[in-house]
Amino acid sequence: MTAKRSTSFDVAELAGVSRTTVSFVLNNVPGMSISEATRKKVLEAARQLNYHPNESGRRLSSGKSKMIGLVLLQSAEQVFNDAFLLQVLMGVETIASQYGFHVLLRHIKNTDHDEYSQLINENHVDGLIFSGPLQEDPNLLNLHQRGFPILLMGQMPDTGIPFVDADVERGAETAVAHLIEQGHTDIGLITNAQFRYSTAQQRKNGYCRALGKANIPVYEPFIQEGDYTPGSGYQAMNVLLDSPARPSAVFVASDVVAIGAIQAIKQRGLRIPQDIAIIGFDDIPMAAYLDPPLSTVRLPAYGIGWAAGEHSIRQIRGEEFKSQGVLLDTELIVRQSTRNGLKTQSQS
Amino acid sequence: MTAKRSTSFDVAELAGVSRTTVSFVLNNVPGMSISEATRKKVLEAARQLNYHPNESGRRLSSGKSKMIGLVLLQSAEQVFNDAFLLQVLMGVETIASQYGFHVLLRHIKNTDHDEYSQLINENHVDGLIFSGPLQEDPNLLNLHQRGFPILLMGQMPDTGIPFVDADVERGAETAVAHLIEQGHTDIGLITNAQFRYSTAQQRKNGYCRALGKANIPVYEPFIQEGDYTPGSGYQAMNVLLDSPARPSAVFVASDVVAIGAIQAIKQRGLRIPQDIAIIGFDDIPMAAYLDPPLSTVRLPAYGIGWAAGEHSIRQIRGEEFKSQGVLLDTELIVRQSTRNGLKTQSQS
DNA sequence: CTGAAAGCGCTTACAG
DNA sequence: CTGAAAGCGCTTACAG
Repeated sequence: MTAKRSTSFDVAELAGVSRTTVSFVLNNVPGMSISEATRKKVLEAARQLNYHPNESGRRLSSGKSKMIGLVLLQSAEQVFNDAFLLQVLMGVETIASQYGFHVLLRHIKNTDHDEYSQLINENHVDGLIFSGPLQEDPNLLNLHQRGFPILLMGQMPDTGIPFVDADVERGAETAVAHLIEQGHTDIGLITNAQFRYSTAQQRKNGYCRALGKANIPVYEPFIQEGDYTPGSGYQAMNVLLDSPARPSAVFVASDVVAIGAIQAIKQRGLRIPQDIAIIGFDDIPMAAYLDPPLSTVRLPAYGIGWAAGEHSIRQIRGEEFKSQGVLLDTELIVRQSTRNGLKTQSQS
Repeated sequence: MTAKRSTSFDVAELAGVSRTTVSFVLNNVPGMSISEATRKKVLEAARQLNYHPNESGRRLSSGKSKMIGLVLLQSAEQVFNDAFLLQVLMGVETIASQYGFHVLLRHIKNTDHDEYSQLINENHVDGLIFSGPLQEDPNLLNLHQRGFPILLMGQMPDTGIPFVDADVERGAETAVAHLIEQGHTDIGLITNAQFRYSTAQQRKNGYCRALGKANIPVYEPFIQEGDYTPGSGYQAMNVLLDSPARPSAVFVASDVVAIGAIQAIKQRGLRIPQDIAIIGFDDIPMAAYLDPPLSTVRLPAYGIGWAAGEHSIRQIRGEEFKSQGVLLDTELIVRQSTRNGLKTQSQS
């Protein structure tokens, strides 16, 4: 790129001071009282030379990379269907850049290979944030135990690894409580994912808790498994519709899965919410435009990213945490798919 | 982190060779014929010490960062509604990591500040990829003219800046041609964005070209502006529905905008596609689950990311391009919203 | 209030 | 086939 870029040496020379002073001035090193005159000279020289400290040099001498690695563990397919991930990313990026950190994005297809340790060992990043389905992963645990700053979006119970998550269980409880308020007692559940994922388990817990508080017994046949896809919602809903005791309302723990469920209901000529009320989970951007507009529970995606970024940086700085994890609140969004008595949109 | 991490010096010592040799072996420097015995010794020592070359040192001495900056220029709101961005990101990340590059993600809210030059000047990245609405941006042009490797996803006409994009104009043409094939001649257009964005202009060009080839004159009142949102589609469609000469089919150049348009149509009790056929653009994941399932044009999001990553790396390596830009093909996806004669889903 | 000097961990001509 | 040495551009004790 054209002329050689200027270094702190050039600045020092032009300003007639030492590189030490240049560094002190430009980094605003506290405690170093530099005379106003010198400071001015340095600043002016830097401006004049269009000086930008070379980050590589800085990194090498400081030992810090000022870089957070954001590792996506979900499959390509999951990523593509994850409307929130982008918001999460933006949340992380925004807070990181405020703290002068950069975000390194990494999608990992194959957990075996332990690619994240690489990022650390090579001093690429100062800390790591993980997003995705968190299974038993010895590498992760190992990193944590070696004292490396890692943070989960989501949770790995009993590992002690710090996390940031939405309070999904409470969100699910709120959703089901809303159905109960509307007068429903026969309430089905279609999960967002297989039960081996804690994220599905949490939603079920919330479902059960809401029923419990209302003294409604849990009826196992009303509980069906989804797997992130509309197709799975379609199937699961058909099972519920075919069962002898049909629920009058269903909590589908993922809006995307709910889309399939809605299709199944419509195909039978049933009306939502009159015949079956549906509440989803996530509040994907499209939820408001489904037919009928879908009641759901909004996840604070951006907030999760933000909080994750902030906590990761705190970890990196060695700050102590009072608690192991952070749970962010969800928000109940009531639309036409559960609001009995309200007119749904006119149909063609 | 526990014990001090080992350096190339440690490896050299343990292997009984010089650091030079260690570097040669570990980097597989071509042309340096190292004896098999020495190579073995070095490799073994490295393994034994769990040696990972410190990237910071490497960067400083080599002057390369092995990092591509991916700069998002769209507003936060746009990002949130952009179902493709994530796929694009994954495309970039995938190809980058194959070439040993890392991806630095950066969301820029304020183009004035020229934050990208910073990324370059500080030697943070070797090259930059830009995504988002590309307006006149002197900073961008300046970077290009200074010879820095930058690449656009999308196009800035007449700047000579290399780009990767979908062949949107042809995609739009295909969509409208499809409507014409279905027997329509009164065909409306609702754009994805304001006309000052080249992306909207391109879609209109395709629309006009398809009409032209079929000898259908362009009727200006049939052309309405959208602005990325369903709300704008709702409004624009209402204008079309209120106009004396109502189109029998509308090309809505964004699925998201089409969602609003569909709502407007349904509210009037009109049927899709019997009364009005609709074709969208983008093929968002939800398009297949709209009611009726939406015909649309699929953008190769992942492919764009991939191609952008690859070209950026080539630029960085100083390879010459035969052509200034790459245009990737779109794909016509026909569903029920345009297929006359096919039954739409049963309605509640 | 400021500077000379060492050091961060690599790579890479240059010698031999 | 391999090594001694310089250099990348910073930061940061240590002196004064």
